[in-house]
Amino acid sequence: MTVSKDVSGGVALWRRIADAIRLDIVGGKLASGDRLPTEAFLAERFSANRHTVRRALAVLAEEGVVGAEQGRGTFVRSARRLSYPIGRRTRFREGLKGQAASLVSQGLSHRIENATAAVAAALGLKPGAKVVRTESLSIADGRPISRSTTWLPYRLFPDFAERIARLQSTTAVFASYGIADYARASTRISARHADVEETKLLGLAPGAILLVSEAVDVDSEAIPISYALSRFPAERMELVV
Amino acid sequence: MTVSKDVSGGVALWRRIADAIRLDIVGGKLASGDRLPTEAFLAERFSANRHTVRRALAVLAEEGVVGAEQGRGTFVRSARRLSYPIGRRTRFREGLKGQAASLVSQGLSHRIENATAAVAAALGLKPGAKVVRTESLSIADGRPISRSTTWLPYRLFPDFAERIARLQSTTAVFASYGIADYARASTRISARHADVEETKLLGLAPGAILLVSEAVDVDSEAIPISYALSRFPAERMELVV
DNA sequence: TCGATTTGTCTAATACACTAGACAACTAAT
DNA sequence: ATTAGTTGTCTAGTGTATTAGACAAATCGA
Repeated sequence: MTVSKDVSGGVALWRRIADAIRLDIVGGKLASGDRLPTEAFLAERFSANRHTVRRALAVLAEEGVVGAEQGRGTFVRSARRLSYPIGRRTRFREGLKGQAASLVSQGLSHRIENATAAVAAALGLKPGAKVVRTESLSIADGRPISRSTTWLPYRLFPDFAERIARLQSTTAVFASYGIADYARASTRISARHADVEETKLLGLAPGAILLVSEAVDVDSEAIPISYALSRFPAERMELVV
Repeated sequence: MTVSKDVSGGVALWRRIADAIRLDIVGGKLASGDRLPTEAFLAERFSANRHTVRRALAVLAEEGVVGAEQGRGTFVRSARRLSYPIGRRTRFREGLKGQAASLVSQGLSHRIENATAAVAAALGLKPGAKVVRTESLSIADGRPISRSTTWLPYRLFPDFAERIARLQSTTAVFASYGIADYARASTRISARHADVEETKLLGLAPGAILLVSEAVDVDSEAIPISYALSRFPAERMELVV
């Protein structure tokens, strides 16, 4: 049973159009305040019906990316992507400094569990070793920009949960444990669609694309101290190496 | 059953299911030869009808990722993602060595054009300066893994097109110009859906996700020598920093 | 061989995606 | 005030996505 000549690939046309227009905006081809081409023109450009284009624009309007004004046109309202610099010395809050007025990190949950094979391998522990797992959400200027799961060796950071709640910054918590400096050992980057939970927490349209980074940080003696699995909405963030 | 809000986000359920299963496979949760859960189980897990799950599996079968066998089950056929290491010294062919038996680069087209603002900025040229632009496709073990557009200063590499056709490797061409070493100055990583042309060239299901990297390489004196815009199918490649 | 399990095929009903055309409401320039 | 151009709304028809149920065909172990 072949999947005949399905040109849509399971992604609705209105969504592909919305993605394409959003890409022009967050990628900088269209600046804030610019007028978009008319609905008729866009319909032509995407070989679609005007109604289909209108649906795409309605989605973008809901996101706050564009706004339509009857009789005048549709205009770009916001907003470029944030750039998160990744290197040997990667610091989340520091890296985004200056790009957003406010940056809030929310702890969602903390618990102690036994390391799975993957987590153990990343942290250089034996499978089953006790680890602290924290789930968190970061919000820049009111827009969620990352959803992270972090694992740390329980032996080194038994009360990580309490400290991160108090200090907010991971760097500050490490410092409170006497780790003055730490470095990024490896970052693995992939991309996929958001699942239902991520969609809700990050305030995305279902089916949005996430950049996924798996990062291992090590202390000054190259001992792994954290393994983080972070998901960034591709429409709001880009990673710069 | 009234559908209160659009929960699909314009991405069909069968596609989201296919993406989720593929993710388990290319991400390593399911190894080659493993049996997948039964269709009935997957239908339960994704809160979908068995027919919908079957459509997802049909797509994956067409991609060669799984194969169904009547009466027995559905089995994983291939293959983990390739990892492309990115760092100060980034070499495409070298980075993938050992991960694929064959790695072929196809030149699609070459031409000389005037630099756009973005290209000029990346290469440190004046807008409108002459640049060589090459379009290429890389194929590992018969599967396309990247679609790249590269711009180089015409002044430095007037006959880049001929040399890359002969030497295949970018590193080798640079060497032929007397550039013994070069380094990665910056890499910008984002993600988006593939467009129609990319879908065809890369042999993807329409609506597939691409990892997009914008990279600038510089010579030993920090002079930009190339600006490359590469698109990698997220289901076949991951980037490791 | 039998029975349980699993994939393959068929029919049918409902909701959504997309197209098509027409006209209203609003804006800006002439 | 008129007109051309733009977004907003309405009706309607066709194809796809998804659900539902039933049964056939193949596999495997008891």
